[in-house]
Amino acid sequence: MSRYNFKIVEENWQKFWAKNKSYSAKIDTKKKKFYCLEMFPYPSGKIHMGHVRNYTIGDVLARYKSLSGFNVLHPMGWDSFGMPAENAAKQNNLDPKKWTEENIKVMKTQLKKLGLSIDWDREISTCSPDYYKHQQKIFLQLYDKGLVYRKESYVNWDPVDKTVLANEQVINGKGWRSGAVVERKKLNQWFFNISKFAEELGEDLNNLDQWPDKVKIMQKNWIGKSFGCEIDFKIEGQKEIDKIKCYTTRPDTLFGFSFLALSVDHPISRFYEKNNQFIKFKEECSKTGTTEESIAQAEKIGFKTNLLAINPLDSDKKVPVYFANFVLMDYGFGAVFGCPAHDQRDFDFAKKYNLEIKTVVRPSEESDQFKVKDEAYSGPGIIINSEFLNGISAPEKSVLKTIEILQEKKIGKQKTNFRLKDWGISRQRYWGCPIPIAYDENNNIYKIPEKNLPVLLPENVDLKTKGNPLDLADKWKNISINGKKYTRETDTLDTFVDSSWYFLRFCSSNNDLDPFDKDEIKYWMPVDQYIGGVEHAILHLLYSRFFSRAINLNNKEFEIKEPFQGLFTQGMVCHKTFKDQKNNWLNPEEVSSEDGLNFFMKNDSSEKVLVGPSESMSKSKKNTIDPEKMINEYGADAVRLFILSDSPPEKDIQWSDSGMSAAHKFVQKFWLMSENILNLTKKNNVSEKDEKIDIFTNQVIEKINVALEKFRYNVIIAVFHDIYNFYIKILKNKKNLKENFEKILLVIMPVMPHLANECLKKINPNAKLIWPTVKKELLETKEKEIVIQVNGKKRGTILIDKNDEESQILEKIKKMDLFHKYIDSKKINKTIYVKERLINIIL
RNA sequence: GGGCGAAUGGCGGAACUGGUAGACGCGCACGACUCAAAAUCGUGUUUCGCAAGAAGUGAGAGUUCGAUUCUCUCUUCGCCCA
Repeated sequence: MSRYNFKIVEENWQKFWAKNKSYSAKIDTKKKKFYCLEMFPYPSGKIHMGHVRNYTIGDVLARYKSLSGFNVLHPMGWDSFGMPAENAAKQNNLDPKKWTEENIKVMKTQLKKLGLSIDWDREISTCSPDYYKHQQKIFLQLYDKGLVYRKESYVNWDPVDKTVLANEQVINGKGWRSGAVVERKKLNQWFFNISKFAEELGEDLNNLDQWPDKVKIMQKNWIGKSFGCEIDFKIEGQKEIDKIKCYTTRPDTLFGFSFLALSVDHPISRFYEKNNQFIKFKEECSKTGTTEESIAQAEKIGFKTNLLAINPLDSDKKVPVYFANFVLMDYGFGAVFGCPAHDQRDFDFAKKYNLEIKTVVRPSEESDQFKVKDEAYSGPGIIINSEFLNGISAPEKSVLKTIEILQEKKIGKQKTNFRLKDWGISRQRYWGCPIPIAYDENNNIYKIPEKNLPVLLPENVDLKTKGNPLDLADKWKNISINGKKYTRETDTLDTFVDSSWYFLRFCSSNNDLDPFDKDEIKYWMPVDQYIGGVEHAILHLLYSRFFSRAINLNNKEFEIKEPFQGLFTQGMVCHKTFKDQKNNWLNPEEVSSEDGLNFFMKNDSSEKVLVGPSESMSKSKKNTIDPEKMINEYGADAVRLFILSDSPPEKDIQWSDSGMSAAHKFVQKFWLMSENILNLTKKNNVSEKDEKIDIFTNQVIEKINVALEKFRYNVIIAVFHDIYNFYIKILKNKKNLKENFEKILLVIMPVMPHLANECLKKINPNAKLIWPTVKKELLETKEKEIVIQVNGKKRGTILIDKNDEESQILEKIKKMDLFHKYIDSKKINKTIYVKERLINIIL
């Protein structure tokens, strides 16, 4: 008997699957389909453990569904446009295309080594013209539907690198690469009108019953639907301005109104353009940055105008108007009314500028004399100090009542507002999908005609120059169509656009004419199970949901609104972090330990290593483990087994060397046991059955079924160990041994496909790959052990017949030793019998 | 500041819908094999206690015959948003 050679076995099966196209998916209307999709990877170089976890989870499901008789679509592709390629190309003087294609090649080989059941014929890469030409078509279709538009908008501008920075590239107000102070700059940019669907995107979350609540809540908050009203405030002090419109969710606190705050970009600011102090103030504000977070963290500052705003409910009350750094032009109307007593931000502002703080809501347990002191009160309560609003409960009733009054007086209007802003899709970068638009001499928008698509990215551009390379590619930029001269749009599309429809493309990846084939879409969509990291819970998923709706709009042939029926978000793969005495990060390979507590440098065992907390594996912290190395050392099945075994898939998992090697040992042990059983079954001279094998096998399959449906994959691995511990003890052949063990091999197949297939081939070359059915009658035995409790405390167990009545059980117990010990002559008040579980005797 | 979630042995974790807490694995200890080691196999392993037994699922209360599970208060940690 030889040791299991996973290298040969795994390679053989991978070749076999490739040669036979075992995982190629074709429409078969007689079979139920199952579309299993994991978030596609960015080709950054090599696969990491996060990929291994993600794709193993998906593969287990895909293989399970396939064995269960579903027609499974399980594709893979590459999210291959984006900044890392451009940055890497800049640094190493490479072509982003070449760099990306090399990475894809490497990563594809690595993924194949994991033994994934993927239909590689459907592979796509978003940076390929075969993909993005269709995206350009979709862009133009959406343009025709009025879902794409161009407007001026602010960006983070790096004046040294002459480039636009993403929010995460701005660190403390400075460019991440140049270190220059980032400016706010207005640029013409393209937008998708996602806010058109805000209501629907929020509402339809309620139907996604196979999504985690966590993700739905996050999306709901992001969409941020709020109920309130717009109010016109009359203004005194300047003839040209007679009123300012505000949006508020708390009109009921109007009697606490003590200032009006405007965004520095508010239209009214034009009257202050020449005011030096205002210019200075505006500059000060621009340092705050454009993210909501930075604005919230910055100190609240204001610029007092000569204007006064009149309280619409009490015209005697006139309050100052400020420009303030915490008001955004994008939300509401760029103007908010300040009620310091009941909003902490307004409270801070009022304290700073010594403005009135008038309490108009009291907590219900306080008296009408209640006064806000050190902080704003924003909880529920009763309205006070507000004339005709007094006594109404806040906020629900009081808000409605106030809106009613304002509407009657025609100074306000009920309005639903959304936090969700339109999706800016312009990126001033080279490595992205070109926007199929050009401009004529008068800067009018001109759609590139379909026959001229795709707009290909120019090759051999100089990435080293500052600014957008496409802007400098004159030959590419200046074109002539039908004798007329145009200038191309030089922005490229946000890579989130690429990933907003790739799951549709997978349904017919090789269709050259159209982005997707309607029959294929009809059969395969929606994605039955989507699996990926929770970090995409908001943007990617929301954009994809928007895209389906956008394509669906006025399109009878496309019926999909929700692209992902089921969603599963897996946790991260973590590892301890190490640093040397000089505070440099160390790779686990540079470190060794004998006791698991104290770590030393491998090349210098006298130098102690600083051990940090376990964190998500990342290149920057060097706490990564190379999956390919692990596969080479332990085999793909062992890696798959380990990555599932130690934690529930939705939680973070700690990488552990001992866990990894234990998984490998298990694969080896299982192989040896399978060889043993094979030898046993070759002995034909048996006639008797062992019912225990039937019962056990059925029980574990049932356990695995239940766990599979709930993604409790770590429990499945525990059951695998139970299986081993049971079958290893079988020393004699029985009539029913072979059939049962074949079933076992089928249920371990989704997790360890190479091992299971190899063992099955040996034990029964003609075995059909069909998920075993559970014989329910074997799950339950006639006799059952139940617990005996006295006053709720466990005192023993008893074997009963399932049909025994409560009184019969009690009679049996009365004959037992424990009865004399704990009960004896004491009076039994009552007994509680939970069928087939326990009996509780109350004294 | 807001929202969501989590807390179970030395460690990762299990426990269906309120019904035997600690499955399974790691680690550790002891033993077998070995000249020895590795590997492998066997036994044990929540805590206290010689034992009988008692305590025990972050802390405190509550509901219940019975709570890891439900309710309330608090602590700590994580994630997301601000």
